[in-house]
Amino acid sequence: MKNELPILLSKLNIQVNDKIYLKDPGSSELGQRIVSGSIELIDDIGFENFTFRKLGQSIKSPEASIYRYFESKHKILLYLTSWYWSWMEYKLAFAMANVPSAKERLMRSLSLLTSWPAIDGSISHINESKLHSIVIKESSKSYLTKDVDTENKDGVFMGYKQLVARVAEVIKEINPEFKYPHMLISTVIEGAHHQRYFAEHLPKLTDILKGEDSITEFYKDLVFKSIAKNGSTSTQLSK
Amino acid sequence: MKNELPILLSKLNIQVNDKIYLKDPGSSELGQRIVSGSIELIDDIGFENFTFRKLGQSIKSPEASIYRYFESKHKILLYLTSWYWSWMEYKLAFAMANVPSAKERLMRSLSLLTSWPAIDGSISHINESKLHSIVIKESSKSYLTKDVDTENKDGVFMGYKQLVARVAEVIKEINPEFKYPHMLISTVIEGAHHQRYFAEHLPKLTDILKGEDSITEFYKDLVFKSIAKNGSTSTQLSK
DNA sequence: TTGATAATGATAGTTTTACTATTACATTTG
DNA sequence: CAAATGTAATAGTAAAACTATCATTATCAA
Repeated sequence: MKNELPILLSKLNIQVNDKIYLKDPGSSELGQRIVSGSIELIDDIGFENFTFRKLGQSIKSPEASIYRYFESKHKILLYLTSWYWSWMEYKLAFAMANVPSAKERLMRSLSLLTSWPAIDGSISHINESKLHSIVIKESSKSYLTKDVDTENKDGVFMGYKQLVARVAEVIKEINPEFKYPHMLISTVIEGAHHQRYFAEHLPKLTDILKGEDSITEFYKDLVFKSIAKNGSTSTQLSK
Repeated sequence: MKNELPILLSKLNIQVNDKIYLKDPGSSELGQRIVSGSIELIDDIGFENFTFRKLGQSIKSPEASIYRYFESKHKILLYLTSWYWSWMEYKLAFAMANVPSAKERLMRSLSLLTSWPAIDGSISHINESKLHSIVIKESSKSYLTKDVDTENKDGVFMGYKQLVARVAEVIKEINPEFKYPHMLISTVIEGAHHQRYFAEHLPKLTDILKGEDSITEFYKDLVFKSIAKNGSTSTQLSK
């Protein structure tokens, strides 16, 4: 059955690094309203315009209560993206399970990482589709800050790194000599998000063809061509 | 001679869309101090911590005077990135001039787009190296906002789009059948910036090899392999 | 050289956001 | 039932993001 995965997964709850929150938002009803409310609100008005005051109004709880869960709006963004990466890791594990061919596992990984998420029965209090939009538009703001290094030491970006590592391993399995598996995968993940954004807002920066998922096709082709074992193309042309 | 380019170019001044500023900062001494001062300050403390008050203090002019040139700090970021793209377009034009081979022109373009900028005699009041750092860390924040569409209509992102278009043309020249030249080039530009950031702050997301510019090498290889005319690798494996 | 015009400086004020503190009330749980 | 814990309500501060006003200085044409 097609929706066996979400049913299974709805039982387990995604873990997020506890340095991100003051109090686990998964542990109370208010916490969950804060999370689902911020997904709605950020998706609606954008992260720069998102404030705790507005969130409080939209979930009908005082601003101060939100501060008991999250220290700042930046931490909420971290929480959401971190949750997203962990969730992707679960989906990836399922997509790759029992698939013997490494190429096929890579193919499935790339579908997962570059396509718009299939609307499955929706997990817990999180609107997956809106969360995906948020990740596309706002996730880079979670690490393009002055505090990256400290936050990175706290393990806040573990989920993302693990996801990249997992796919990089598959690449290494296909071609052990390939030198840049992590670079390739992070390029694909970030790239796919950017291209989706460009398609909507800055179409001159991309190429959208009707009737197909150009983005997924493009990145699949890109990955398989660049990890192929045949001799390099023409890199020796210029110094 | 190696530094003929900057000498020539120091005579001409880069044009930036006039919707970005209230008063052309290139037209006065204060304007130039605002621009060079913001490059220093943003590079130093990051865009989120950058304020007009701090800028005023650092250039020793009142906050209110800065508002006569730029409506908001976001507009300053737009100005800086826009200036950067125009400047890249000039450099690109020179790098490609009189080079008959399209492959060689592409190779040179990729060097320019993915490498750290060579320290040339420095143009006018702008610290090119610091500007490049800013573009890496902050440029995506210039378009990942709620106002993209309006600003895009005002032509604020023309420079970036033109740059992408110019390189895309070279790709079309090499392989007219290639379907995604813009997607490929914007992936490379954004990707190279991200990878440089990752190398410094989130090394697990990339692969850095000592003694070589892995990033440039990686993207050159990626581009040439993916535009190569040979049959597609294994895209037909899965739906 | 003068006198009008525009650019800048100095100062001050408003609104909004980000965040903190305090107290009271409600709910769970042992 | 009491203690602990969670939530609401209210009030406040500090800084940021602007706006306004007027004095001063430089610019330049008559």
